Amino acid sequence: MDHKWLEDFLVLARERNFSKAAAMRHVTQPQFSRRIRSLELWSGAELINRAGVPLVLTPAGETLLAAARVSTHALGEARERIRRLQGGSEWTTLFTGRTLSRTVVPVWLGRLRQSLGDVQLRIMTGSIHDGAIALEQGGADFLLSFAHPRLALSLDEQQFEGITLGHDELIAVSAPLPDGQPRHALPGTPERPVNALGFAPQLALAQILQDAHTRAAQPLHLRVITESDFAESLHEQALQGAGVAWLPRALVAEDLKAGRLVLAARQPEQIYFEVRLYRPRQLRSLHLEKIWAASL
Amino acid sequence: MDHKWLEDFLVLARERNFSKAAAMRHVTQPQFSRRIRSLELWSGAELINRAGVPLVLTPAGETLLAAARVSTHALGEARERIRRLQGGSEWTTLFTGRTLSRTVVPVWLGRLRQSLGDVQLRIMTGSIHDGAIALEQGGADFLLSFAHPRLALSLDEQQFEGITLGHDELIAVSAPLPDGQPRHALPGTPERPVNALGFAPQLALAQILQDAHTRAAQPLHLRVITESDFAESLHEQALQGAGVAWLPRALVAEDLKAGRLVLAARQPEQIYFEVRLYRPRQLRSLHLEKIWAASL
DNA sequence: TCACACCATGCGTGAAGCGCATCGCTCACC
DNA sequence: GGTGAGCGATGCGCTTCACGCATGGTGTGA
Repeated sequence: MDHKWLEDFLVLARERNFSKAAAMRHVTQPQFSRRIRSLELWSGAELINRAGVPLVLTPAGETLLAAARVSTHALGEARERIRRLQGGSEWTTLFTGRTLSRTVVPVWLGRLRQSLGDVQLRIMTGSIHDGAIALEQGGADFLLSFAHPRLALSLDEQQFEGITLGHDELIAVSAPLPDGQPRHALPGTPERPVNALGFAPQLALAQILQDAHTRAAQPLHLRVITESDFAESLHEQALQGAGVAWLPRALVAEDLKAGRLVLAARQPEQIYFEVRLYRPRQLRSLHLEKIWAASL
Repeated sequence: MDHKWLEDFLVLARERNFSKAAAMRHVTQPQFSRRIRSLELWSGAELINRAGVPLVLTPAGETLLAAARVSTHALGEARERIRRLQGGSEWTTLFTGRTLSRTVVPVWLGRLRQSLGDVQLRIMTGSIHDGAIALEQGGADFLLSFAHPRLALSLDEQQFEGITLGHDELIAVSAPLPDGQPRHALPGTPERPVNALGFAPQLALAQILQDAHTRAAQPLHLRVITESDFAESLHEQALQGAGVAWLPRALVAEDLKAGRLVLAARQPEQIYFEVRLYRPRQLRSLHLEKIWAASL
């Protein structure tokens, strides 16, 4: 019996809707449905009467609901206390993506250390969904992620708050030819598409970029020759002249200045995005409050 | 987080010995070790100080121990109550093996129905380890299994009791030749080994048989041509003359009488085993008491 | 010093969880 | 009454990870 199932069940009991609950738990509806099914199998009874709308808990479901609350609360409490036991050294955990960990995090951390002195930070990287789960379950104190209308970061507004730490834009860059013109120039033609270096679709940047492309004024003709789940590797390949890559300006500012990279389009698009820091609204510790205040 | 981990941790906290606790939880020591490790990773702290002997819980471990007790108790209680909710119809769950479900169970059930009238029985089949877990966790009311010194059925004597329902023996049988002699006659020779139909090693019968072979007076020369985890399929193949099979007498008594099978050895070995019924000592319901009393 | 008890780790295998695509059912609205 | 939209269940292929086995490393007692 996975404890996840109980948390799923708690959400479902509140929402009384599989699809909504599934979204809140960051899984697909089919998988959520199967988890509830597993829980029913484990408990040996049908927990939910799916006939009516909205659906309703069976007596067995009510019984388990009470126990699930007790169990989840006890474990959450214990974990919190253990965190505090361990946290005597005031370690702070930040969940973020790999690109941000290279660009925004050092800047943010520099500001923090300037105002707060020594801050012990543990950085965890992973997908935006992993980050949401870590934040929800107390596995991380802060979540730093890209923010964009296209990105559905399904954090409960009631429980979590976010501030914008900064913003940037994705710009299409390419290595230059000897004459300074881009070696790979946008927009390309159907006959001669431009070699492109793309983000793996699970990345937040990929979704932002995808959105921009569908809204683009002029159509682009691309041939994606590399796809990577790590922006740095695309950066490296762009430097070597492999193709055009859309990268955060902060990541390539130096290279643009030095002429190692140039803009790949005459009229560059604005692919604006923000970087936001999230935290639970519930007060956790004075130390975390200080960090938050210093970030504002 | 798997709830199993918490139960593991409870046992470990009591036993203060990984190997012993692992045996009690019916897993290997390495896997048990990894489960505790997973729990430590989840809780974010070292739970156990492995340095000393016997090992000792860390403060974090003590914290989690209390929560694990609460959580496990709440869920166990809820499951029990759900069982009773469902159990209004007085369903009884029996865990057993597939072979026993074909041989002993019908007889036992016949006796029960003679003395108690209608008994609603849900039969679950699986390995002996699965059965032990089901019995321990309340997933089954009774466990019916083979009993033999070689079989380590690690049920806690304090919590569970067993009675012998019957006994039987494994006998080596073969389809006959037209003259009535066994088509596959034991013991065979090194040059001409006897075709044998064997049990898959995870089966209880395989272990009993293995034990008997190592103690055998005369060495056997076998060539295992089929291995199955289902005795019935070996039975079927024996009937078709594929080889010699060691099967419970109850399963082949009819065939022996009708001459469809004959004994494969001149001096058949006695491979005796018992069939035992186990239950939790704790009183569960009057209905289950009646069934137990009627089985004695 | 050796041997044993005990927990950790590497490895190959098989089961289970996962997302995607799709189906079947119910209910509301035209 | 037909039609479409919302909602939960199911089939499928893939990947991950939990498992047992074999072995390694360390501390304790003879």
